[in-house]
Amino acid sequence: MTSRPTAPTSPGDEPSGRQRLLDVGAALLAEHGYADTTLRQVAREAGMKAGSIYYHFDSKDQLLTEVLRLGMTAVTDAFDEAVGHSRDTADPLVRLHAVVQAHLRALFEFGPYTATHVTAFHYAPKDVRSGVLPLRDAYEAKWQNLLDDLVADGALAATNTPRVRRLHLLDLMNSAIHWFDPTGTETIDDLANSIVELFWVGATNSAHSPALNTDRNSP
Amino acid sequence: MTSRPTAPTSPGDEPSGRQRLLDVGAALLAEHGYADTTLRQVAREAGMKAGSIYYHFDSKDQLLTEVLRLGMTAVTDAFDEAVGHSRDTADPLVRLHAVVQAHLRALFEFGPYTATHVTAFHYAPKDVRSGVLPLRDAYEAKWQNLLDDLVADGALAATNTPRVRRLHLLDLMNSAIHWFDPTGTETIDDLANSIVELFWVGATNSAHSPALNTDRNSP
DNA sequence: CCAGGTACCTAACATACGTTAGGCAGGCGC
DNA sequence: GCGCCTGCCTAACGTATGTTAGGTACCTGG
Repeated sequence: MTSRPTAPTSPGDEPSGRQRLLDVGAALLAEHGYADTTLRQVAREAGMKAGSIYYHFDSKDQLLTEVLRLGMTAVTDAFDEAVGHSRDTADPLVRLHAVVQAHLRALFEFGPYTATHVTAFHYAPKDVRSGVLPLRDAYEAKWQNLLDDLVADGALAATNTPRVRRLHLLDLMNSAIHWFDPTGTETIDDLANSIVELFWVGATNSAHSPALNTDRNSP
Repeated sequence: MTSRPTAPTSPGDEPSGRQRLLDVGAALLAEHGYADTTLRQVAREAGMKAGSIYYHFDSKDQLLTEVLRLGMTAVTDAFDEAVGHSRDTADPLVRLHAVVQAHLRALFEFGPYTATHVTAFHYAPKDVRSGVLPLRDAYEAKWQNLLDDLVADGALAATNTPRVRRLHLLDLMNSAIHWFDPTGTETIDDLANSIVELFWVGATNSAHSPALNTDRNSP
């Protein structure tokens, strides 16, 4: 058998064994990296023994590949939903802010699934990486298209290195996983504001920073 | 014995055994992370056997702690030198550019030593991290002071989250290690330009981006 | 010429890892 | 009531790791 699908736990009943393994695997993968995430520790924190993992997954690689997949699909869904909801918003700054916020929410609030992509992807075995790469590439392409559209609309300046600009923006968002604490005094919305403002007008005094409208329900 | 200092190899003669271990350790640490950097592989690529490492270092932790220390002191020295050289430059943008460039040069050109801080520091054992943390904190403080000075000079807008702004700038520089190839068509100077421009004026069309003067020898 | 330090090597140790084979209890269909 | 599938456990396998003890060749100072 190759895998063993289980419906994501409905709210109310406790997570199945497979789901617990994924949750614990995501947490450990994000916190300790690939090599230091051992099946014995995953099993222990999920309330079972190491050998039992092989009833649900073929291997460590397959379990953690699934974790990375879920993390990528989650942030992709969040992206799509934010784009859809803000599609008819005139102000391009507000649109960008909505999508940045969606990305950050997935990164910090969807368990540790999406966070594993920032912290553990690079050092995962090649087989694992190549199993998730298409999803990652597709997601990065979405961001590239979004930025290209902003250039086409005249909101962003044209650049001859659009890829570099996209990577800079993604780096700004993803790197925050190493230092931002969503339970602290600054909210995810504050973080989104600081990133969008920096990306939009920079940090200089000369450009007057526009008030970033946080309330996405305003007319 | 606790360590076994050796003078850094003078150009011309071949590196000592200890130096080779540090070089190889830095390369493997930057490329594969802490857990996947094994002493046997370090030894093999340095042309000796695993047990022999213990003539030069007390443990794996001590070897890799030393690698991280060297990486941090290298980028700190580069920072200080750039600040010193550009101290009497009037234009704050040019000063910032010089320091950003120095940081990126250390990151991409001083072997893989400095790069280990971006890729491997977070997942190193706590003892290793705490052994290098003072150096890291001191370096980050230098950046904070530099940005604070730019605010005091009126070049940067004031912010009530100066720490966040500093982290954003450092993230922009450090994250490039994951995708920038200094041997490609874009140079390190191009990368410095793109980062400084984004940090300075953002990516919008409204602010006209000033020509970043790359030639630091201009009057 | 020879004592001692330098710079390695060999061989093994305890431990931890991913993985596998086989077993066992409980629930469900027939 | 019996068979079967689900979901887990036990015990072990081979392999790899950090580390250590003891040895060996070479160079240098006296």
